[in-house]
Amino acid sequence: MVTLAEVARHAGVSASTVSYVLSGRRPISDATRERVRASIEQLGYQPHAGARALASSRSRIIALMVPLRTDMYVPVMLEIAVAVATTARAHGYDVLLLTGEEGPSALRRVTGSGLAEAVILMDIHLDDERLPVLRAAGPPAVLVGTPSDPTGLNCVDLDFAAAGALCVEHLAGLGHREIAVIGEAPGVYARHTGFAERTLRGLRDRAAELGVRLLHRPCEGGHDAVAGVLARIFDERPDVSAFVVQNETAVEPLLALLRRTGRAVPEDVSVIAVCPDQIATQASVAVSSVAIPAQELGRRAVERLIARLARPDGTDAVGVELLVPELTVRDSSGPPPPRRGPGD
Amino acid sequence: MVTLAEVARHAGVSASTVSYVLSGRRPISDATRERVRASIEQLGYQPHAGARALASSRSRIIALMVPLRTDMYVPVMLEIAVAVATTARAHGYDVLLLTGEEGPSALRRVTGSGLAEAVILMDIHLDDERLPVLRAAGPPAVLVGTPSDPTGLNCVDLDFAAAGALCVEHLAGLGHREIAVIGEAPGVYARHTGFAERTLRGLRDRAAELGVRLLHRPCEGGHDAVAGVLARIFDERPDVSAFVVQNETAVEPLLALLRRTGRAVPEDVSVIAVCPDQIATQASVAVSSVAIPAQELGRRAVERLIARLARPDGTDAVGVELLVPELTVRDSSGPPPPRRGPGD
DNA sequence: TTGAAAGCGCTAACAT
DNA sequence: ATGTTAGCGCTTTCAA
Repeated sequence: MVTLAEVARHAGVSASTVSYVLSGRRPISDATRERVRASIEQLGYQPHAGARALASSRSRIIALMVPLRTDMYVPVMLEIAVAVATTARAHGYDVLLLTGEEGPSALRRVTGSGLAEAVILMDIHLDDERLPVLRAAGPPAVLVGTPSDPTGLNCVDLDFAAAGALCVEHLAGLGHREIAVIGEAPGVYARHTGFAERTLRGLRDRAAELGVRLLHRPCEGGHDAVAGVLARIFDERPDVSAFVVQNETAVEPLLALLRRTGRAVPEDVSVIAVCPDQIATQASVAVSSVAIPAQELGRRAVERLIARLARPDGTDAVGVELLVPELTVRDSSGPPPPRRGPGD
Repeated sequence: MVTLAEVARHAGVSASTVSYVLSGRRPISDATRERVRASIEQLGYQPHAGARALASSRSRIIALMVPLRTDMYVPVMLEIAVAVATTARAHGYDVLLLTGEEGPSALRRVTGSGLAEAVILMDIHLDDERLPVLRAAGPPAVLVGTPSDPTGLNCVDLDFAAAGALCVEHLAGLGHREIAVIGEAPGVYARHTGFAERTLRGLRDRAAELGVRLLHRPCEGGHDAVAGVLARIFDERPDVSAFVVQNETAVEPLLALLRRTGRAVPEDVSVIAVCPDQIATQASVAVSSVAIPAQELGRRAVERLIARLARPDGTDAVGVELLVPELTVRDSSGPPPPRRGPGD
């Protein structure tokens, strides 16, 4: 292995000079810098990560904790992870992959050992068990998601409440008065996953404001589960004329089932989803949807962390950064059919 | 930060004793061990990762390179990544997440700097540009996938050729004589992605052996793309009575389109897929399929790497480990309808 | 603009 | 069974 000392000898300078050429933390004459650069190149020198971390107490590693479960928003999770890795690299950081399995202790381990300088958490629950570790003089952290009490924490999230409101507004504006929500799997709500509950609140609040009736049903993924939920919904509320779907594995099954039961989209029933664009555009009917800005979430999370790490005093500019949701109208939403009156 | 030296002082022993208690590399009396353990506990000591890596030249980190693109087998990729992380932790290793973006140079960087001891690569192309780095006295590595020339490399993969053969056998056994294959996006073949090409070869070889006609069409994901491909297939081969699908985003659209064009599954047309079980079971018709053992692939990859790292002489027990594919028959495959004869 | 040297916290010979 | 000590390769004061 080539060491900094060997480079120094080869270039005829001292070790510290090589180090400063690398870090740029003090002025070096052009001649020296070039000589050092050439030696580094020739010898194929690579600084030893462990030695750096030890001497500088900065590992240049960010830990990313992804959910162990892969039962929801899977493409979104991967896309966020990739965006995090890419953005981190652009800032000279590497990313350590943690799964939810180890829970809070994994956070202690990787930051307490100096392995990671900071952490990014995904799949945030309203009362997330990892938060106490972070508040207790924990490491710099950014949550992708929002717990119920984000005080003192750094969060980046889509404004899911606004997303829910947007959906209701769109449908109410078209004239719908009875809306059904097909949600994530029951387990997602049981865990009080932040985004799911916030979306629901946004939906309900705006529905109440606008005098729209709303029915929410959690739903496991897949065709059969959706069939069951759909039957129950029409049973309880025959006048439902629009669906809001927050469950990527329910979108296409819903469309297929509506078709099969003789309901045209959007003439008879409207459908709108909160899901990745890919799902919305690849469905059998292009679905009006609120997109999940996965890349942007990952990117912003890293950028906030980098900014925080750059602050030498360690002050934390905490706060929740909510991305504004956007609704794209496609082919699945339109005015409701004429109301069945009592005299029909 | 609590250091090993402080623990030693607190326990009234030398630094090396603490180190040996931690590593278990030499016998320690029960009394001493307990005293040291207590001090570690009380002081909340955590060994510094960088210092360890420097002193021992072992970082206890495995790098995992995932594809940057997220255009195929996305759930599988995440599942493999999670399995890798989980298995690695069970062996005391952490996982560094690399994206394909940086390419071969990322491998040099993380291993050359001692950041990672070994690497796991996903999304292997037949003539993968990262392979030269590995062969040139590279770091211990395992590929999840198989290049065209795996000489001197360590690979773990599903036997996709056998998977293809299995599909044809099943359909031929049922009596089908004209089969169409709906494949991955054209870009996947253009990049010569190993699994896609091998599946195709398995399909073709066995089809030739069994006297079955085979038509292969790459296909972008989504409803509209499948519709186009399907129309062309029936146009070119009206007698096609079975489909093999290797594209998770094409499964449900295919089923929907067959239904809409009045073809019952499996009475009129059989469908069989190479895809994750979740996709197969959640479809509108439970699809007969060859599963992708994502967890198993991730787990095996790590275990081979750990075994390799444990070999002190650095010998590499290279070779390709192919997992045997299994076909699960569900509701989408059956005998073909009676042949339309010339006299009908 | 450059050099010398003192650590950073740990591991692993070498002693006893 | 335990202690002593010499590094591991780098960063960063302190000096010039």
